[in-house]
Amino acid sequence: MDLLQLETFLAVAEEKNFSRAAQRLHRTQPAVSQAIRKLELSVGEPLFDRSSRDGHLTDAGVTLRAYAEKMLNLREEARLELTELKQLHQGRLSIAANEFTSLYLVRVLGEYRQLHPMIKIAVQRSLASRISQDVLSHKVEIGILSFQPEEPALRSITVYRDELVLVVNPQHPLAKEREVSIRRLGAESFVAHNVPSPYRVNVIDTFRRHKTPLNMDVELPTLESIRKFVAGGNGVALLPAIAVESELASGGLVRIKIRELSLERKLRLVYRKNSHLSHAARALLKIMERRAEQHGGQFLFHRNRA
Amino acid sequence: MDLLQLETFLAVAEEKNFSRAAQRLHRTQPAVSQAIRKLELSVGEPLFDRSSRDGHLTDAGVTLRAYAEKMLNLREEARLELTELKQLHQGRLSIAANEFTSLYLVRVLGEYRQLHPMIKIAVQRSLASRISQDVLSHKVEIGILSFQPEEPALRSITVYRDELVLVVNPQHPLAKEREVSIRRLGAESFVAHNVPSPYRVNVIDTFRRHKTPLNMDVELPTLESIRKFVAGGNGVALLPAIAVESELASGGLVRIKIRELSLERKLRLVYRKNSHLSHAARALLKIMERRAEQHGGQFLFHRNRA
DNA sequence: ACAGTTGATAAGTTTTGCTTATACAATCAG
DNA sequence: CTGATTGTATAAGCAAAACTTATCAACTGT
Repeated sequence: MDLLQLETFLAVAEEKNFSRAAQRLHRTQPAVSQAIRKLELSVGEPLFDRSSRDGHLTDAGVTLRAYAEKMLNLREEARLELTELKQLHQGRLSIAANEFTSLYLVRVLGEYRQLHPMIKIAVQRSLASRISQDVLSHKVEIGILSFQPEEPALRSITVYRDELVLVVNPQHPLAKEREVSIRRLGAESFVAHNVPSPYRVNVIDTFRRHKTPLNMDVELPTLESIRKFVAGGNGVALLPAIAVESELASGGLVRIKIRELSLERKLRLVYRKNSHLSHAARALLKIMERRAEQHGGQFLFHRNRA
Repeated sequence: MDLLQLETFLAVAEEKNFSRAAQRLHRTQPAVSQAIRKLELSVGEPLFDRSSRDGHLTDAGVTLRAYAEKMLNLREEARLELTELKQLHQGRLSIAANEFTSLYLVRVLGEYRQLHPMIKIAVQRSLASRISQDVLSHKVEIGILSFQPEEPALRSITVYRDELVLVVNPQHPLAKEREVSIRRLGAESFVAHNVPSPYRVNVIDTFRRHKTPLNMDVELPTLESIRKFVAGGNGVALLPAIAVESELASGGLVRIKIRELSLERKLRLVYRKNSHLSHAARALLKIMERRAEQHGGQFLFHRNRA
């Protein structure tokens, strides 16, 4: 009893005629006869009353018809839902991001929502150090990281270039300068984020090479708190440009270039190697790609083998 | 997308492992791989996440699983209901009978109900002349007739032997006789049924051969009215033995043998030629057969070609 | 009784799906 | 990092299923 047989059976039941059913199914009449016979064999009794040729169903036929209709309807529904899924009328996008990378993400997600309003979006707030694991364990489909993941089972695509910038309060002595040397920063008090990151290591290294002390006097847990703290006139901070855009624009913070240090930061979309990205995820990538092009991202969207 | 593929798909989804699923389905692993691949091809996208080997479903896989389960459950239900139907736990028995033949039928149906309480019985009260048509037009599955139907598309089985008997009121002059000649009956007033029947023709013929007048002075429409009329002392009547059994037993009527006339009456179960009888109908036949044996029905249960 | 319609059957071919054998990918232990 | 192990994909061959054409048989209506 498979769906092809049931389809044939229903066609005959509806047409009340084997030959017409055959036409409708684009098959020959013997094919239909055989299919019905097989079905009757598997059911164990006749489905059609062969006496009168008007295609009357037996009790068994009536019973089976009800089920056959339900099953075939379900198949249609399934097909419909699956194509809708392909066409992004439904689906789920689950992403892990940390505090910094989610700043980038929210920009993109606005556009995404507008293009695909039926897709459910779940952004999992996580720590940079845990995002790789979240992706590997299928907790989320993709992650946004600011560094290349080490796990060999992951693949990443660079989707955005940002940089860490030095910011100070407008009243800060440095605020008058356009550019400053690392040496000069030895006197400053840095407000730092208290979660480990490759950039932090990088900065520490650079200062050491320049034989300049790096005074990380204050460690704060969130981006928001660091911004507020520095805007309040307390020390200086290295923050992702994207995180201080509005403060720089409004003059709440001032950005100063460090002569010897360019801390480019690449945001990467991370996903499981070999894992076909869902349509929902591919749609996100497409948007990111377009945005990157518009911002002259000629270095972006290179796939990086882990 | 057929049920075999879906079955395979569900097995893999449950086992989260192609090889184990193969074992469970008593097939080899490549067979399962191919089935899944075909299914994915027809769906248009992967169902399983091939990266992690733990058999995670994609969105499409999750969607399909729900439908696959429903469809396979329906198939199981259908199979169950069909075997129940075969085992007479459900079904319908529709019979057409006339006033006389339904007398026989009700006896049998009592036993039938006890044996198959789940079968719905619908006895269609009809005229003998219309029963054949009722069967041919699928209004009913079987009919009970007291004569052989002429329609070539019908077949009949003799299920009961009855006879027409002459009955009179106990006070009637004939009541003292055991046997009577046709000649003697020329003086009697017959109460007759006013619907045409082969027996009526037969009786008229026999009387004519014996050059005896047949005085059908009263025609009444129902069996009940004839019985009452004769029991009231009005004339004589030829009635099926089965219809006057209780009156003969109680002495309300007396039966008299006609020397030259034996009006055997065969009740026949009539059904459409080539039409497989339903289980419900076959079960009825079985009961009739057993009853006939118990009553020495050695001539019964011969199939008569129409 | 005879043409026309309809379903069944037979024989042959194509398609499908299974099996065995083998390759490839990933994981794990040493 | 290498070899063993586990798990899936692929290839080739074969068996079964299902379709086709050709033909037959049964019933319908004239």
